[in-house]
Amino acid sequence: MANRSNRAERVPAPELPVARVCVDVPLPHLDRLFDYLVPADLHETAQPGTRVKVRFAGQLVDGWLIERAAESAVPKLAYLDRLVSPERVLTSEIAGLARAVADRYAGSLADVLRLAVPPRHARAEQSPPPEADAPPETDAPPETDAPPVTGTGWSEYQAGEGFLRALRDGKRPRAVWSALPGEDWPARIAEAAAVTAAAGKGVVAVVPDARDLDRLDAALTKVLGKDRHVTLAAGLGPAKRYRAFLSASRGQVKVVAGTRAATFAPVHDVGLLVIWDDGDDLHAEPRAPYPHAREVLLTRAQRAGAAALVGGFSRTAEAQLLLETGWAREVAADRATLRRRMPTITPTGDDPQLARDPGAATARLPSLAWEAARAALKADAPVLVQVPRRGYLPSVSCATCRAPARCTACSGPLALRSSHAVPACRWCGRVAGDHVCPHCGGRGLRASVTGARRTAEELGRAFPDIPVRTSGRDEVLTEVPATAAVVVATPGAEPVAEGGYGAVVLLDTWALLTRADLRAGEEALRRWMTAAALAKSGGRVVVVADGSVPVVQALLRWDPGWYAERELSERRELRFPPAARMASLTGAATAVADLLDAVHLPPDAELLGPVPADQGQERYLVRAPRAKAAEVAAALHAATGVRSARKAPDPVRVQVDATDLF
DNA sequence: ATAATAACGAGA
DNA sequence: CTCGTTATTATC
Repeated sequence: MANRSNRAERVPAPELPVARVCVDVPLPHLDRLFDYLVPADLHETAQPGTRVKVRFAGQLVDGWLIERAAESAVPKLAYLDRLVSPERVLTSEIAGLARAVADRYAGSLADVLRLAVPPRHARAEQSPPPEADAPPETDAPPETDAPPVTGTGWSEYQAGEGFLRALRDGKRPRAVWSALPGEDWPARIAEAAAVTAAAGKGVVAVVPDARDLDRLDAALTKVLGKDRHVTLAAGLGPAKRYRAFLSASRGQVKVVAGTRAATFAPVHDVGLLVIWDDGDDLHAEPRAPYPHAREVLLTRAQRAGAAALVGGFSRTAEAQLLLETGWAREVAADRATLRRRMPTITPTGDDPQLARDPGAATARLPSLAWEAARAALKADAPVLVQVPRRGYLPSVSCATCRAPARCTACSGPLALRSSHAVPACRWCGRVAGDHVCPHCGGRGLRASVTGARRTAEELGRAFPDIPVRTSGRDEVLTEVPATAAVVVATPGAEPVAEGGYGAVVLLDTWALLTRADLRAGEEALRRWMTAAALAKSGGRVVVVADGSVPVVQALLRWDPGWYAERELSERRELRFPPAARMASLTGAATAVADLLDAVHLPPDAELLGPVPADQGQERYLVRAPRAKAAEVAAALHAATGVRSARKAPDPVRVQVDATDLF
């Protein structure tokens, strides 16, 4: 009752009585701010960045108070129902970033905010973490020795020290970093973070998974001590995660390391944004609107005027584009340094007969690989064997030169839907009757077959006294000791070996190379380099593949830049991402047709499709030049809004930069 | 979900 | 032409 009478007596706040609120509803046509009155008793606490509850269309919904305003164009405003908490979880920087990310991905602000801010945990808000007693950020930074800018691991790289110097001087260098084989990359990131923090600026560093995060956390602890950074990942659990988030939003720590969602960490006065291994598909958010951590990070760096570091052993076409447009500079070692640090990498000719015939029970390991493994084990060093996971789509390549077969109409990849079907384009659906290879003129096609992992077991049997350990989907090893052992791992699950592996063997390479995926080559190289980088200096790497294939060449020469350059120029020619922007529209055939009916695409946007998708659905692709990317995203978002306002029953999934395009 | 509003149709 | 009822649509 008291509550109710209070309500009747509510008066607007004396200043800036209007709260502009993002309501947490998923409908795209409601993706704008709504005005509410701030009652006088919430004047002090209902600040921008807080969570609120508002009555919206008759029901109570959560919302984000984005800004306070003096007046509103709407004549009759409702009051905020209540303030969930005075905690300001959104900084204005992150609110703006979230809006920009939503726009880029044809999504809604509310969807992005749900990704950017972890769920509230009231206990975590009330019981401040121990470091809450630490001096507020207005105080001078603690008296520590300035972190070194010269004589670090960065000295091995051309422009490496320059990068650190620029960070120290509070500038905003932007770099694409090609890490040397064997590089202790967490240490390098920690050094860059320390220099930035010493200059009084914030740092956010994102890595693909929890294992990498543990390594980075350890490196940061070594350089910064225990209390000057936090880790932020969904795997921490709700309380710890929210607590870590709060210590960033409250300005208690300036350095945050985390997995993809940490890209949005509300670190104050951010000066450096780092992403490690941006080609790893874990950086792609699986929830709408499916933003990629690298794109979020680059957007943030651009908007906040922060430095950016995009690092990895290998290099994505997207990173190459940053270099070629002049947005970022290359940080890489010269050839002499590289030669000194590289393991010996040798190809063995691939024997397709071996992989193709499942009846070949005695799959022999190529003798080179066998010898390299034996030598390493004899020296009591572990051996890493990388085998790809099964289950890739059967794609089609030229029987003669093995170049991926492409559609003559739209350059999309050809693939088989069932084993005896005629190959068809995965983009436009056109059936490829008589294919002629543009590279060698060959007319034959072959379906690639995923190789058996039996080879790895064979390897184990070949060394009966040596323990064989596996690391993969079910059980992932983090580290193995520096003793003789055969470690069989799938890509991404390779444990680090203390002191490095004596030998690394890369098996069944064709399974990776002939995947029905735009990024097959780039991804294969990334996985090989990531594994090969774990070899000890002077160690051996054997890749079971034909050394004349460009991707294999890039590995042998350890030249990710050369391959990325090639890859990007090819994608330019074929108008593939990132040279062009692509969006996929997936849903029931009638729903997709309905959306296409409502959308106003710019004239130079192309529509490809339809092709059948999972569960009887249909898919179109929209392709547009990069200059028109924003326009296309806006048009798609508007069209989904028209549909949701009409209460159209079947949803259409709109995915800008879908990673599984093909 | 629900409240305001437009649209509609029957009876005066 | 008005009143009461039902679709429509916007949602502060």
